[in-house]
Amino acid sequence: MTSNQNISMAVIRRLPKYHRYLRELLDKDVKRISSKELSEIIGFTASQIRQDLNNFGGFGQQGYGYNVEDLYSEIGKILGLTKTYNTIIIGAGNLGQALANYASFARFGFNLVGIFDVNPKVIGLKINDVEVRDMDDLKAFASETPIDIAYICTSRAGAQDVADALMACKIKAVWNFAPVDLRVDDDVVVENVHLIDNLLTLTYFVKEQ
Amino acid sequence: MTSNQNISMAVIRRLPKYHRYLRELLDKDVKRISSKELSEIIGFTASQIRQDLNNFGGFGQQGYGYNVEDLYSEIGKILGLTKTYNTIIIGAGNLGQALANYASFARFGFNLVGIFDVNPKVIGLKINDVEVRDMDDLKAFASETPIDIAYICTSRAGAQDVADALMACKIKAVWNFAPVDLRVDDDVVVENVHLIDNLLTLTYFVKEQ
DNA sequence: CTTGAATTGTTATTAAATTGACATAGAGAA
DNA sequence: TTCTCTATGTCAATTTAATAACAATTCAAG
Repeated sequence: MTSNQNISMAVIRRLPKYHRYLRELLDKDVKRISSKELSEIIGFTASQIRQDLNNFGGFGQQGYGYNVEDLYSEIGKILGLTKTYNTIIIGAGNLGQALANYASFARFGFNLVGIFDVNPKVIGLKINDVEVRDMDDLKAFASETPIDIAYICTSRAGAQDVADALMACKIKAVWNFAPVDLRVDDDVVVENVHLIDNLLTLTYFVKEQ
Repeated sequence: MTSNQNISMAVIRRLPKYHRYLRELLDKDVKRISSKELSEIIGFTASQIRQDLNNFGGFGQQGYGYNVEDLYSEIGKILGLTKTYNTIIIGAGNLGQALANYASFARFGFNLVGIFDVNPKVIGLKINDVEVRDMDDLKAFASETPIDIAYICTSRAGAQDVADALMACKIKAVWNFAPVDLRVDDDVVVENVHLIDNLLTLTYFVKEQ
């Protein structure tokens, strides 16, 4: 039940994994689970699981364990999954189009409300029922439609300008796929998916073997 | 120059970022850089930079700093970028196709040699000059063509079966985009890109604001 | 050639994260 | 109801990671 502050990043990044595994347990109709059992399937120590969860309040019951449904729901709340999010995609290239078509996001409450690009060749196209608009129209669009999260799917070169444009529209959350670290205001949250960085981590280990 | 073992994951995950920033410096024709200067642009402390680099040997020179070109090259070696990699994509859906078309990988030496799927509708298609083959043909294909890395771009449901098939083909490195933690042999390296997990981390912070 | 400033490599210190330990609440059986 | 056993919540210990400190080395100026 604790509100927020000073939860470590390490803990936060484990939450979606808890959420995912609890979802699987729910699907299998598992009603209760102990930290020890969860430990065995998720791969964290039982101690870590209990400590992680206790950052947010006592969700378990001594002598019993955790109620799967309740815990799933609580972690969902912590992750902000009790509301839906309006999202837009900037950059209708391969990746932007793939994300636009990716159905899983909708299941979690992410509604794609707009796609923007600067390339006249793609402006006007419909992708997953959403029309690709001119990047110049973003400001007007944003003034009419609340936007919670923007996915940046442009090249490295264009990404910072896009970030600046998003800030001008008061968009406070960015999911960045461009291989660059964006400079943003303090009140803007950025989550990076640096694919190349990730791939190079893989080759590091390939080389080691 | 040290060979390998017990470098911490935290250090390894920073290496691609060093590589990326050094590349930018190279492009700007910067010849030398001190840990302090690098610290200012990359956002790690100078102390951390020096300690990170020293895990792999002394690349700098006291009183001078680091030679950008040399350091870039050394980190490239550490990351295994001195060779090229044959890659395949499993799953020619939106994401698989986007990755197939993504040019940046080629620049780093990743050569796409095959795409596989089980869906007859996509088998036979050509994506970025590579034909989509039947998943059943993987074994035969792998016996003819050495494959270094496989990108799993299937649904969650299919991913583990794919991983098993890859292991049967002696493929030792997997870049997994399916939202599941794969069970693999000890000699197989897996790097996950769990997009949903990443997105939920973002909503956590959106909620906090 | 000498000196002073700069900057590394490396050790020491501090901070953070993980793991372990255990008292205690509650479940479940008799 | 009472007793036993389980499993949490939490504090302590340990391990790991990050930062700071500094001696040693090199550059570059005079």
